[in-house]
Amino acid sequence: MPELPEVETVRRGLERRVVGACIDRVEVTGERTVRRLGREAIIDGLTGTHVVTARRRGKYLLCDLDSGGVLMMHLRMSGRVLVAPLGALRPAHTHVALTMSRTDSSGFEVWFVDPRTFGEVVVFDRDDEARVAPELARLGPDPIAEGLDVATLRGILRGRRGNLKALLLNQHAIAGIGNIYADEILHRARLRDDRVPASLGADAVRRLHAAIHDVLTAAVAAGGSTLDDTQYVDVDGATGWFQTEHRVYGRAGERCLTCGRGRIVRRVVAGRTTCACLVCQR
DNA sequence: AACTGTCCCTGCAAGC
DNA sequence: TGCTTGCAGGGACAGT
Repeated sequence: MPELPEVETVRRGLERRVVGACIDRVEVTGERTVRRLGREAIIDGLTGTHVVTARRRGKYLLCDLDSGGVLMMHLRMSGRVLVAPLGALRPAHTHVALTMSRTDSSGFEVWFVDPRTFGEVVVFDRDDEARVAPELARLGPDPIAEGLDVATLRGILRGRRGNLKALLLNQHAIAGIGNIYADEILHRARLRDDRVPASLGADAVRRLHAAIHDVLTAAVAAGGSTLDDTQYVDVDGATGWFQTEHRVYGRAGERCLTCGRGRIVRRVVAGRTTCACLVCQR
């Protein structure tokens, strides 16, 4: 599932392939993907504009346009952004297709493909962000795009009485972590998912801080995780390989790779499938 | 304010 | 073999 590392990999692909190009034509075939504003707003907001930047906030992709507009995309569970040659056969569930061009080369297409249709494509004027996309202002700090220091993390943990995993998944607390990386981070930090955040001591906070940074950085370097049941690929269709580095996610029943003693247990925490080694993680 | 449970949706795998 | 069922999960929202 696209989390921070996967979305960052897509962002880098957009930066490489799409920034500087002009959107000549916009086709919207999936109404649900544009449910927030409707088809006309997407077509009107994008057609004839140049893409100036490719940014990311948590799991949100944001492209500034030379019109003063912003293209916002969220992949949610099954969304993909693909760059393809002009006229290439579009995959099933291609809901938005952009025909783009550069002055110095031939055109190409950008597709938003999303079988489960949880994903979204939104376009708004920069001045309208608070009205059209209020969720952006509610996001917590992004550990990679903005950095997250130990003091800030300590502040986020302070007074929190739920469980630690739910806090890591809470985009209002920290932006970008999803189910896979939450489990990997907690394992690296040697902390149980059901710890009460406010109860973590100084050493545990430092371990958690390092684990957030280390896991996300390594996953970004690996181009994200492509799972058996996911279709996550970057804009060029390449898979990630961080799944080969997973130490707990998807390893239920296996012996722990870290301590060699425990077995990875699988249970539901914060309403999500959770994998952990209860020998390493305390 | 903080936290939990529900819902949206499709593809795939397991079970009968 | 072919059906049904369950599961996967991000985030908004409603309900505590």
